[in-house]
Amino acid sequence: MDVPTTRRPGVAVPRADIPRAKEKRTRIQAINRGLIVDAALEMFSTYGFRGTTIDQIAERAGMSKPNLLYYFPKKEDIYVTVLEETLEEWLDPFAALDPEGDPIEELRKYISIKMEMSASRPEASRLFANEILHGAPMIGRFLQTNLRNMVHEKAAVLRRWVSEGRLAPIDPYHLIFTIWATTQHYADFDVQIRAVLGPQVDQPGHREQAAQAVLSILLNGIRPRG
Amino acid sequence: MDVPTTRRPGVAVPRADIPRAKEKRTRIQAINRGLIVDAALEMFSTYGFRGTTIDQIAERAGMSKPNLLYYFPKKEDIYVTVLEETLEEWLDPFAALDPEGDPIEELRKYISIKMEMSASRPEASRLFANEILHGAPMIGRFLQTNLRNMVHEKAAVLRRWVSEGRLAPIDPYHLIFTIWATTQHYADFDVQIRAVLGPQVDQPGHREQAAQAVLSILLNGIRPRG
DNA sequence: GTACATTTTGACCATTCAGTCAAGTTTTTG
DNA sequence: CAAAAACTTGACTGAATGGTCAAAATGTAC
Repeated sequence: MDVPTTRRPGVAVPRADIPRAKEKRTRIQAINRGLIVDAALEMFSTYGFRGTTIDQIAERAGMSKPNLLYYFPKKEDIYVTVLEETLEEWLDPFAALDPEGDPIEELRKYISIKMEMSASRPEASRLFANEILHGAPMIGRFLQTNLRNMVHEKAAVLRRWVSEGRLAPIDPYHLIFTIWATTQHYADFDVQIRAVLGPQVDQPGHREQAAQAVLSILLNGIRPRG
Repeated sequence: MDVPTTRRPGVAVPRADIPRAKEKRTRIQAINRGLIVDAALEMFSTYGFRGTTIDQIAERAGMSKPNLLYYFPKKEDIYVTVLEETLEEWLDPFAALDPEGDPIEELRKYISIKMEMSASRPEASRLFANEILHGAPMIGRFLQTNLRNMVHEKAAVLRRWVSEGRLAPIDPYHLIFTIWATTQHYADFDVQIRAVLGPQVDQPGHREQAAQAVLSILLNGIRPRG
């Protein structure tokens, strides 16, 4: 006996296939994907992948769970999309390091921008930190290819600057790691910083003060000068 | 009708109550709690609280789930215990910063020890990072009291050193954050560092090289020195 | 405006997983 | 060595949650 179904085999059922690429997007698709991705970034960055439920994202995005699943068939799909869209933005300033610029000035600009980003979009940093912390199951490949190449490229520039005597003799890779560590710490460990410093972190000048302190340490070091 | 049970109400059933404090522990209790905590640290630090199942911990600890639940009635109990035991160890070197020592030498020692810890016990760092990243739901109170006080205390020392001209004029809090950020980055973002640097991170001299680079940057800064 | 494609949803299913329980086994104690 | 205490476990349960589905509602193109 056949399974009772209205579907006849061989007859193609018209089924809305959500386009993966950015082209061919309906107006509604563009809107709803946006809502979902925004909601998902918020949730994933706060509770992690496992700690976030589809229902939560759907509610925050203002739609039903099946409706959300219509746009992103798997929970993982949302996560990967959010991660991809965030990564690019996050690495932009790094790519913008100008090999022809003044070393100290370029690094000062880079550190400043990263501090600014940590303050204005901490979710992006946290999402990324969480993924790495858990072994980068989704973006491992990206790290080993794109990021790796980009870092090698920039490290070469830094090394040249060092050899030209325009930078202190520092291993370029560890310099990059140190900058990342320091700047992103202000987003990732915000709760801890808040616990220590109290409400003053919301005061107007605090962001600038933090950026200034970090710049001072990284550029000039801890030793007394003058 | 009564529910068929052999338990008679009012009759106290002898039930083994696991002592929460460290005293009064059976030999078996000491062993098994140790096995559980070790296994849990491993799992929680890798997969987070939500990403870890009791079964996984039990299997890694070599016992059945109900048996594990006999020692730690709730999943949260294991997590909190691991966190507490780890936190103390993790903050030890910070507490050991000697107000009477030489500033640069003290900081050099502190940074070196933290780098060493990140390399030898990355799980501890990751467990902690994960907890903070998710808003410190369990140790929020600890951060706002113990940690806060400790940081204030050490910040006062740093500030004195600055006023004595034995340290560059830096905000002491941000100096502390910068040191934490940089050193713990090597544990928390190990996967990323590995992706960029490749297998050389397992080479003998790598740890020392990393520590040297971080010390150089933090102590002397990026600017070229005469 | 009508036919077709797209979007939306309530009801449902299967799995995973924290936690329970009662009955057993082992260890300790007097 | 016998009784009590401590320890261990297989078999469950209930709630949470990722994902399905068929049908209804809405939007779009001609």
